[in-house]
Amino acid sequence: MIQLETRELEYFIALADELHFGRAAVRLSIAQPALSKAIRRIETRLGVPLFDRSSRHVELTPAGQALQEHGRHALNAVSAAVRHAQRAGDTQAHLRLVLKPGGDAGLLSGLLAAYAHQPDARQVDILFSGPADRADFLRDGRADVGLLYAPFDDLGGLAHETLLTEDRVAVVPAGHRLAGRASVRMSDLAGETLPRWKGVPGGDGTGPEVADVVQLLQMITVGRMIGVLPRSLVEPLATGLVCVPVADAPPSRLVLAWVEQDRRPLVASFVTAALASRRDGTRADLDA
Amino acid sequence: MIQLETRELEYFIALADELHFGRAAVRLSIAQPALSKAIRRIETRLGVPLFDRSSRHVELTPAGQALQEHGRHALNAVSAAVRHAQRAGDTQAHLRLVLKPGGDAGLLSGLLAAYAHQPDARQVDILFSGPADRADFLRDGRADVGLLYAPFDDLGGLAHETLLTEDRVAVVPAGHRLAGRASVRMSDLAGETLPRWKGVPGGDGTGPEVADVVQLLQMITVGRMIGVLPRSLVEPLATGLVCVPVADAPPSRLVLAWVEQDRRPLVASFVTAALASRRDGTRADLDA
DNA sequence: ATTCGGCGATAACCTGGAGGCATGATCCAA
DNA sequence: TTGGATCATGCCTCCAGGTTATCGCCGAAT
Repeated sequence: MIQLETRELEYFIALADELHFGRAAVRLSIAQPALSKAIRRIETRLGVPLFDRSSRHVELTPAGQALQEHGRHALNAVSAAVRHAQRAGDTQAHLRLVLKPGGDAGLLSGLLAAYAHQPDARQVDILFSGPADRADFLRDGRADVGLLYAPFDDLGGLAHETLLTEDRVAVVPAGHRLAGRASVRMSDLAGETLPRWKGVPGGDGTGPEVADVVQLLQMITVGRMIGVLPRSLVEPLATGLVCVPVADAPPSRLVLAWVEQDRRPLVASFVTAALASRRDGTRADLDA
Repeated sequence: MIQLETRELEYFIALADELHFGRAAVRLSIAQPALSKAIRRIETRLGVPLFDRSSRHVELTPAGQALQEHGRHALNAVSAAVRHAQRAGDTQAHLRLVLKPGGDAGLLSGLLAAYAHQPDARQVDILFSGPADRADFLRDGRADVGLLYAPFDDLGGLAHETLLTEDRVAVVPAGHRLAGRASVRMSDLAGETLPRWKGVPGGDGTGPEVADVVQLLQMITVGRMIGVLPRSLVEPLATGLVCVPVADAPPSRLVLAWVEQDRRPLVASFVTAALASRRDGTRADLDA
């Protein structure tokens, strides 16, 4: 089987990104001729040209495009494997919890307090992720557990326990036609401008792109759009905004998620503590 | 970022499989001391011991187990990337169609005939897969298009077009209590022995394991179990067997599937031909 | 037209480390 | 104790992959 060393793949990806031998070489901290030779070596080994190049221009061939796409995944897989191994070997490791800023529905301190009571509790590192990639943090081993929202986040390959179920509310500016309603239905929202979430391809919104809830609330305040969110994400409610329950939106669940095959006591212990704190309601909060 | 060369990962996986330096070295075609040193090198680089070893015994540490699991995926990803690149570079490449033996519902010759009429038709290689991994053939680039059965095969990451929708039939031996029925319902099958499919973890059956349809039909003939299958998979019907439509089983669809992001003309052309032949019914068959 | 500058390829050389061989160290079983 | 199986170590070789210097090509500028 013809193979490709990790190093070579890194060189290739760098050049495929830069499309410039000099810059790619700098980025890789090697000299330019080394990169030239490495690329030529790869092309010879695979028996396929990866770049069309003249002294003025470098561009990817179809084969190069294919390798760029799949090679990136392969490199990520290698990195993830290394991370997993290092982590599994470190018995003193901290527990890493990933969540979206503000995405804890006020449960975080209770969770941490409950976990701290576990006999095998470790230090907890809180990681904040972008809007939509918390699941990836879990899958590639950058975090051990995460707070995700079902049914928004992709839970494929993850196990999870529901911490909180809540209805969803439409957030509208104070003067909005729906502001006075006790509740609305999805059909009432037809014609409204909804946000597109940055980095989330499959959104239903058609309006301007927003990166986070704070941005969204701002846009709503100035009347550029409205939003539909789990209630906890918008509380406490800013002045000038009103939220109205959406009767027929499927309820949103805040879930504690982890990689399905991950049977480490580290994870099990946190899950146990989280479930216990859920049953205790706010007691753990008062404890702390 | 600490990395691991593909070669080193291969060495590690070989040893993790064999748990014996001598045998692993033979398998890798290197001398045993080279492997010893390579493994030690890896452990030093990662900062984690991967094997507990004495002169009598070799076993994986938790870190080693993690690396074995994820490292295998990483290696597969690298191989897949290489395959994809080589394939994309070969403009003369054959089109590779994967299907289960007998899993074409008689459409294969029509499909091939229709495709042969395409202006950019290539030679077609037919690959036969095991019972449940045709989707993997597509995902890792070993095949370009495949005939799968919905809702049995996992279509995640794949695009598909339905070629044929058919009901499902219960296959029973001639003397069976249900053999005379014009149709049955799922509830009528309670208490019957259903097969477990080899290599398919999530089956509903509890009986002996079978590897393919032929084996299954044999088991049914001798009265050891019954089966529920798409009708086309059991036709022409062997003597001694009877099939009875199952009224409330969701219908089965034979679909033509390919990797969702794969936009190569090679694939598009075949899909176009397949859809055309579907509209023409059996005309293409008569043509050929 | 000519020159200049940017860029990739080539040439020549150097070196670290991967792998081979021989042998040592260890451990279990007679 | 001895022997054999098994992993580790020491030492040597060799080449893959790095470096610097330089060439050749081509488009842009004067």
